[in-house]
Amino acid sequence: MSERPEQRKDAVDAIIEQWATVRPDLDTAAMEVFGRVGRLTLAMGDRMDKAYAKSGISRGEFDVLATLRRSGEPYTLSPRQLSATLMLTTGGMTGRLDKLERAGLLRRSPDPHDRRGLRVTLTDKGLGVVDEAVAAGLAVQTEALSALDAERAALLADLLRELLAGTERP
Amino acid sequence: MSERPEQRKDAVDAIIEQWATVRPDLDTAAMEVFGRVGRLTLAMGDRMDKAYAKSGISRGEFDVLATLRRSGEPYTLSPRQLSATLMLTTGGMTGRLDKLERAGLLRRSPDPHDRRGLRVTLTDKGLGVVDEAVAAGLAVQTEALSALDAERAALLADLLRELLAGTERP
DNA sequence: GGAAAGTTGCTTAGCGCTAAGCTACTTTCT
DNA sequence: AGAAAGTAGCTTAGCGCTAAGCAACTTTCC
Repeated sequence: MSERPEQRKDAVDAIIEQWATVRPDLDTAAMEVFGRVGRLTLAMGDRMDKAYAKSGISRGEFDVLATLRRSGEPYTLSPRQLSATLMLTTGGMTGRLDKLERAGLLRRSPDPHDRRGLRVTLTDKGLGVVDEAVAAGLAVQTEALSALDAERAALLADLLRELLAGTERP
Repeated sequence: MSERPEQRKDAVDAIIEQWATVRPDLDTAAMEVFGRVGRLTLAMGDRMDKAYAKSGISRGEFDVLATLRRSGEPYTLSPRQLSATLMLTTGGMTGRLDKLERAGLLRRSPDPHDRRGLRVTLTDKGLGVVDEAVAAGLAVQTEALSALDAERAALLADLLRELLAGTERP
């Protein structure tokens, strides 16, 4: 189908071939994309974990700190806003906040306007940690992406945006 | 940078803009790719779970059944082969096999040549379930991929293969 | 040939997430 | 205005995965 000269077979190609042998009736074209997307997520996840570990935090914890950092001064959000942004249940968020508060990277304080509510704020220490970690994480991603030249990388980003947009609101 | 007429902003674009505001020094180009890859994995994961749930199994359980199915007759592998293929620890595999055996989808039997070993075999019921589930899963993926025309989908698959290859052995 | 080291195999303890539950505020109806 | 229903907010119980541990076979060295 493609006139590309020679592209090395990868693990996904092997799986697709196996299916073609035992179930030749299946249309496995979509696996070519989503199989690789899944594997990329897995492989990069491992590397990101290691990058963040140098700052003493896990990936999930990084996500919390980064969300606060991105929100700008005064680096304050509610647990509800955090769990919504990270597509996490409030239960999972409670656990992460516990750990981060114990580590002194953020602080929980009551919301003055809503006696039910809480406000979560980055500490100075947390700010330092997240700034270090985000740089380390981006370095890992940038290194991995260097497998593609800039033009092909931009093309890939555009195709992914298009696919994601079509996927998120059908 | 791109001359593309108008591409709608997505969640990843928004995150990148936030970073540009608070940390304009960061090079966030790689996020354009890996941020979207991660979100795609998350979104498709949810849908695949629902597709497999119709056959009464989880995604992890599907992976086990599919690996056995793909291996061809007599649909038999060792727990070790399964955990290696699925990049899972043997502990995680024990739990999955327990559930699947209880559901009657596979059978554990002693290896006649190795008194330590075990052989895992798909039952007739398991074969039926996995054949139903793989079709349902592929339908979900194919539907999602239809956001791109065939040519762009193939291009995306090639770019991903290239990136993955460069990523997995650097 | 035997024994010790190494390899492969599988089941049990700790961590993190989802689901259920409880409290506090808000809104609406009379 | 008062009360009841609804909504938003957060901490506690069950499930699944990784890490540590124990058993059986194989290989290698003397």
